[in-house]
Amino acid sequence: MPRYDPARIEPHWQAHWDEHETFHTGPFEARRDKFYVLDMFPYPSGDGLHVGHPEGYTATDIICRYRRMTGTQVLHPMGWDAFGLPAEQHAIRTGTHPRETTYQNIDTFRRQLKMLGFSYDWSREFSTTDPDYFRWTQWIFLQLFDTWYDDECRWTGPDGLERVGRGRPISELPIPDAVADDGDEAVRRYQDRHRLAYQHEAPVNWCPALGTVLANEEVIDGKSERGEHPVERLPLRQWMLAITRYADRLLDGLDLVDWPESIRLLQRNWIGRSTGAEVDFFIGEPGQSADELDSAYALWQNRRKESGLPADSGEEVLRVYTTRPDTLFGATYMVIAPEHPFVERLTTELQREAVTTYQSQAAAKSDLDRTDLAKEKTGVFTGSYAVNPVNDQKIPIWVADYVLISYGTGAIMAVPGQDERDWEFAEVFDLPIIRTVEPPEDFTGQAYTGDGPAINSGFLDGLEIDGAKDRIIEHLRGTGQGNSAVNFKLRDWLFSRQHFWGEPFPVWHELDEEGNLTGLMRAESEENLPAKLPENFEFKPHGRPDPPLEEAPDEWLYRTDEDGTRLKRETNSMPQWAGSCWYYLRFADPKNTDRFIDAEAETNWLPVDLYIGGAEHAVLHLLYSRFWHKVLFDRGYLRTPEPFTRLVNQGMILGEAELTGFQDESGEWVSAREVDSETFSGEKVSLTADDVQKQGEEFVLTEHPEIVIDSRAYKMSKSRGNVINPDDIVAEYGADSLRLYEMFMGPLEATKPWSMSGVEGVSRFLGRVWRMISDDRADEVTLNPAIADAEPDEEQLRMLHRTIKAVTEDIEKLSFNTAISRLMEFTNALGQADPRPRSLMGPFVLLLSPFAPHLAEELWNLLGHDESLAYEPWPECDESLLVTSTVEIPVQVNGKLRGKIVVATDADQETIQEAAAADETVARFLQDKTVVKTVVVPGRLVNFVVK
RNA sequence: GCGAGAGUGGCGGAAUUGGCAGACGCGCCAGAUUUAGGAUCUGGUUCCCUACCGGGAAUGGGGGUUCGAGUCCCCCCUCUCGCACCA
Repeated sequence: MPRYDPARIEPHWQAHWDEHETFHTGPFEARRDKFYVLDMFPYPSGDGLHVGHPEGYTATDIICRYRRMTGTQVLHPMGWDAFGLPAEQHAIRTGTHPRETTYQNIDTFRRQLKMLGFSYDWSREFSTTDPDYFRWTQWIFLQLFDTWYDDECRWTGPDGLERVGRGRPISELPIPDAVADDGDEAVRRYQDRHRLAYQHEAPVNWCPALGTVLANEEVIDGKSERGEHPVERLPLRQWMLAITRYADRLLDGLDLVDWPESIRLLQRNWIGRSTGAEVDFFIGEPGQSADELDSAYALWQNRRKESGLPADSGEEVLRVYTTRPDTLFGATYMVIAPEHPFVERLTTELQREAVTTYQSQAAAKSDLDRTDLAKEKTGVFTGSYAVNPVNDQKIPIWVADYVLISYGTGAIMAVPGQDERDWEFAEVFDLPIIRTVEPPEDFTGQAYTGDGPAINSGFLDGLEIDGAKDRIIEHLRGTGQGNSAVNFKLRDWLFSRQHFWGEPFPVWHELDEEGNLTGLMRAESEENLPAKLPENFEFKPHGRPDPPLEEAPDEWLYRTDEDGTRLKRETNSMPQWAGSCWYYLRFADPKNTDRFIDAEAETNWLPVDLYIGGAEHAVLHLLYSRFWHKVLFDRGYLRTPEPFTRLVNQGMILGEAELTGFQDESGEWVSAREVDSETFSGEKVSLTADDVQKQGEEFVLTEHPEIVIDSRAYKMSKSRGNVINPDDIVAEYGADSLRLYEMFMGPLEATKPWSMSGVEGVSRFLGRVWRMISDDRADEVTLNPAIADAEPDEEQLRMLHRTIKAVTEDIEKLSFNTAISRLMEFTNALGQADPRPRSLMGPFVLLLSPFAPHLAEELWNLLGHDESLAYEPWPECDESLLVTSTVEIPVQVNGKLRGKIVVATDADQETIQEAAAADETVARFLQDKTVVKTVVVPGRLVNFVVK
């Protein structure tokens, strides 16, 4: 009677685990191994869980449950990354405070996760929006604010590695005499410029119609993604974090971690380290004539020989960065970005109108438009010239938006002969092109970027690229006109948002008599943390790009300090990244009121041993976390140099595969080969497997085999209507089936389509497991009568131990799909055995338990155990039981399978060869042939090579 | 354009890392049981030829190395994901 009934079993065991605090992390024991398994911090959206969440979460849960059974102490926490824009926008629409929405959503998420039976230590749960948590987020910000990066500091960290470069307290920043002479305020401003957290005017995407500032990806073609309203770019005072100072450290750290090579490569490319040279091109005074420029240039060169290359390039030169200093003789013009500070001074009266127009056009474009490669190069001549320092040639300076202000120095030397972009530009504006690297004879392209000897390059002629680079840098350094340099694609991190629902900055701005910001700041003192958001404040869009908190009540916004200085709070808020940058630390010590994490807790639990989540965080989140971690490491608060030892990205789950046919306006079928499914304007017809058949590589209509149809799985999306809701799956099949299915679909890291009949498949398997052990025809839940204290036979025992071995190895490899198939094989082999030896059932249930914990607990109980199986020892494989006395091996003739023989496992080569030759079919193929060679691999195969 | 990953039955996917291609599941076919089943159990199921015994072909395509290649090497095609004027 009692059939497999997850709706009864699952809530029962979830309640049991809760009541018995089964998965609370016990006190740390130094003698035991530890394992910290972490899921990427979820944002509790109003939509609740989607099927992508349980994929990673089930994987980590399996590992945790398995590890506990092997005697490891496991830390497996869960919490909420709950600041963010959706709750704020919801609040603006409905008037509900974001806090309320957020905590409601968290309740939904928690309920859903508990429903799936994950073995989190819920006693460690927190949300980034909890004042107890963001207090420490703010505290860490203050550490960033208090830190400068000393490039030259050589030191040995607590990990025993020697490094160059360290974040140090700002009080230790050496102050140049010239600054010190200017007084306290100058010193403070000097320090502020060197802090890892500093302020900077940066353009934001301001959308007046929506009354909000948009992220870059929310702006398309200069219009808002939502509503297509115009977006303006305007500069706003912003907080920046100097992550670029840590670029080399972030790069080096990648060698210390066990991450997928693809992710490390992604981070390396993102950081984008390049080496080359900085070169100064003399530009003289504004409005100088050509002759004046020449004579001033000679004087300048003499001065530079004396002084060497200054750190600050000054007003009379245009400094460029290049990775190809060897091509300097081919620099026939220069280009500066439209935002370059020298545009104004370089533009001659004749060119002024054209340049200004060009600048404003460029300003209106979004970054995305500007980087559209398809378009032709644009630009304007400034009217001014610079002098090429190696050949004294005067070359024109242009303004063009293909040069980015944010990279290098915002100015380039253009070498069309060796650079495709410069070549393109030179062609459009008819600028001279000089090749400085000899292309191969058969080279037919335009710019030549490959290897070759230098030509047209004076003293560099004949040198290969690397040699020429060394030689020219030596020359530039000697003449004080340049030096080797390193550059990064990585930019400093724009760390402020003009939003309400985020962590407030614990910073005050000093005001002058008139109430204006002086630019000087005071950090909130640690004991005053957390700096909370204002209460009783209805934030509404106020129609200006500055933050909504500008309208906060005065008692929140202003304060007078002890020395009588009027202070105004920082009104920007931190971005969502902030909270997720360090949550993995807090989980090790979530209730600590004295420190963000206790040193001992860190030593005990960190680093995270296994971190699983989506690849969408491959770059930003992981880079930001690593950055914060390294700053805290430098400041002596952490002893681990990297936060996440092993990283795994789960693949995306797509919707169920769809078969689509296309019909034009007149209802005629159109072959999929002739249409673009995105833009197709006719009728898209959903088909079923019965309508189609496979023809070569494609699916075609059975009725019209000339019509190819489209067959593929799409990303789940509301608009496509192919979203699978985990709640529905649990309601129909149970949590164990959902967990098992998501693991059975395929490799964890692969993208894979959902299949409802696949869910039924694993659900049927769990039904078979249920019936293998329980009696589904009895009225009560009782053991299956076939279960007996019988001795298992040799084969059954071997089956069990083979399963133990395979499942164990597969879990270690995170190869859950194959582990499950092994469990299925066991069930297929023993599900009908009668008698069913009880001694085999227990270990099997334990093997199943990490995957389908509810069912396993229930069956374990049924097998007569009172305690949860969560801490039962993991079954061990007895290798001696795997050995068989005979083995079947294939026999090939010329590499083709011709027969199979059964021989003793320890049979020698000769015996095997004889047996193989004696096989009837094999003998037939050997007849009338000469055996040229015989390959015998004992236990594996025999191959006769004949002629 | 650059970078990374992947192409195996009708479908999802397995294959000691060079050794029986297609484990396991879905789907499909047949049978058993059942009042019935979209429940359960048993068997079959890569394709082609063959009544059977058998045989041939096959891991996106082409070439190569090897006794032996899904696996290694070279060329090409397709798909997915990143990056995208970074000088």
